Amino acid sequence: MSKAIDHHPVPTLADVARRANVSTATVSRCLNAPDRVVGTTRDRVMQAVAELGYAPNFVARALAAKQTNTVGAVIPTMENAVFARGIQAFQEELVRHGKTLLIASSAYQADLEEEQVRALVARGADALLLIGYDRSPELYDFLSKRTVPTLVAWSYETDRSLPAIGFDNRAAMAELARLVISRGHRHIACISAPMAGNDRARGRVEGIQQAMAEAGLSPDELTLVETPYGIENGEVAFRQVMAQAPDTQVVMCVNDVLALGALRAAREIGLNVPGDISITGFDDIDIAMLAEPGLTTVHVPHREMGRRAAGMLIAMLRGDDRPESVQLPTDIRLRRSLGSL
Amino acid sequence: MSKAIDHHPVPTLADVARRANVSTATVSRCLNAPDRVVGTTRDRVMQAVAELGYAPNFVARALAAKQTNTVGAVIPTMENAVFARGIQAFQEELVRHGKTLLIASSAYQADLEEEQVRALVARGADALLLIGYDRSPELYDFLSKRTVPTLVAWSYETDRSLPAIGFDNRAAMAELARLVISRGHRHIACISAPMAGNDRARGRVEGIQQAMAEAGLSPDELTLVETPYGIENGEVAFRQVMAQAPDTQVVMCVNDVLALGALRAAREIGLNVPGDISITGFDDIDIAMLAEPGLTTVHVPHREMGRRAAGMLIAMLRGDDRPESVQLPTDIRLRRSLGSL
DNA sequence: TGGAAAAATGTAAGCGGTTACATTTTTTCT
DNA sequence: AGAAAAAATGTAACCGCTTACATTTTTCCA
Repeated sequence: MSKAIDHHPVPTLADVARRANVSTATVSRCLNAPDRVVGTTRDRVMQAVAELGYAPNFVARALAAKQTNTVGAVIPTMENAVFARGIQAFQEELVRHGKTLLIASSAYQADLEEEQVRALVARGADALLLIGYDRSPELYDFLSKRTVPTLVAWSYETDRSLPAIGFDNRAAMAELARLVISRGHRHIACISAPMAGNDRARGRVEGIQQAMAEAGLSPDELTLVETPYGIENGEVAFRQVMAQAPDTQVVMCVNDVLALGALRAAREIGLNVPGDISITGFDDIDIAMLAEPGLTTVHVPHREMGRRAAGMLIAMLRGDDRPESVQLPTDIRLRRSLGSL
Repeated sequence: MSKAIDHHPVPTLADVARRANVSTATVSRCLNAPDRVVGTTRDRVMQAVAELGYAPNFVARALAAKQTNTVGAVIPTMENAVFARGIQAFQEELVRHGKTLLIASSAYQADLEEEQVRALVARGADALLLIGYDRSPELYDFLSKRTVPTLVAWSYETDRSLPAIGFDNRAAMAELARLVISRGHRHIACISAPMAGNDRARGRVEGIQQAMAEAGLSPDELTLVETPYGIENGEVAFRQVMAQAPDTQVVMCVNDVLALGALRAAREIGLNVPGDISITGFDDIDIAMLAEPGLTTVHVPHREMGRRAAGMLIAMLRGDDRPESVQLPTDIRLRRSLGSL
């Protein structure tokens, strides 16, 4: 490993060409379009490649070909199992198609997200996966100027200009709220993630309000507490809800993590779920089923979404300019945390 | 957006230079070493940059500078909250230092991991974060030939050539096993992830055996079932354990997810935890505390590990060739799932 | 004030590939 | 067998930036 003896200059295309006695163009062809080279030559080149242990320099290739075979994704956080799962599936599918995934996380901050998007584009991401629709017009402008194919996931709304794969957050939550109401609950509270810049959270809250309106309840009566993502935050928010509206009968949370926090807080306070109060979530992460009591929630096919998102993006990369948006079905998982009155 | 009118060629360094009436070298300096350029010139250049909306092409920069400011990480899977958390913290810290993180996952497959490592290196990763020590000598050779600074995380063993940040899986599990034994348990079973190529799982199992030996129990008496990662797999494994050794008093799982599966299976079978049987985990993921009963487990500071791993890697990038490995402390979280006999 | 040293800027050669176009070799067909 | 078409290969420009080195400008001081 001494520097002086270190004769391990990483072999380049030119080295291979020299060794195989062909031009660099031919080597390049062997690697990228083997059928454009006659068998005997190809064998010679491939042998040289093997002997030298040559591996193409990705960066140089990207610069020359103006194509990186890289897809970028900006997600709020990896710590949310929901994104972790979806992205995992997304990545697996991309790899199957020879694409590499670049992941960045925005920590739920709009400005950071914008920065990350620009960074990914600068790094040559051929396409982008973004979560939800909410972002500045400038960013959308930037994306269309650079003509980077972009897909939105985890949201689905008609009349949006960007193609998307996701579900109707509003409708899904409205359905759950209808079930809640049908079970006799009238005093409803909601623990939401911050809604600014988060159309998913907003949609879910609106879904509750919509169901309330349908049932003749005034949406204004909804006790609403916003809090950042996190179990602990869910706990705090639950206490806040109970302080604010002690007669609350059900707390609907916009995601399972907040709901789990609420569940924990309820237990600590000494409230029985679902005897004294009901709690619901959204996402159906693994633990929703394991919690005690089991958490009633909205099941979302995260893995499928990730997998299909990859397929759509690859289609877009192949020139399918504006693919059909895909709406995935969600369904309610009724478990013990939601009782009847 | 029509192709014909599309006069949005992405501006390049040369465009900026032309507009600011300087050479490309000066523009480059303005961007990378502003103090090497006099104020008036710099202002002119920066204005041109702003007017053109110029953003450096990362790929070209990387090729020319032979440096990508990118760190690669290969993790078994994002779906494991443990890695998701650690990597999230890792990334946050890298971003603070202007580095970008490239994540790939290997799905716990050695060959895929090797492939991903090579891919990351080809993409110009300046440094690498790898999980655990187990991998082929060829891969280690490759890494040292390419002189890519590499850090191992989630494991810590003395006498290893690669620097690491992690904890002593064996010792941590041995400590838990001692506690288990001290509470009267003698018929011990273990549900492990596949140990081949996974020094963490292996170390944990060995830890149990070590504690058994210390207590005068024969390590051979340990009922051992190996299964891939996943809650469902944990369930199946638990049933298998009970079929194989019906008098089992405690099932020690090498991670919380398997333990959660075991917990679920126990409930389904109608076994009371900890009345009829005890269960322990490892990692202390969020849900460990939320499960019913709370899961006794080994707490690991995943976020801190991620954050500090970033710091170490950055130090290595700055030339600190072989930094001191860091051993992080773990501690036992005793919860209801572990009873006494 | 003139000349050396220091600072600012410019020139141009890469970085390691891809690919349009030119050239050479092989195949095909009359 | 010989010309035209097709296939294989080579030549060299280019991708957008960095940087060693050269040149010009400014600063400093006797």
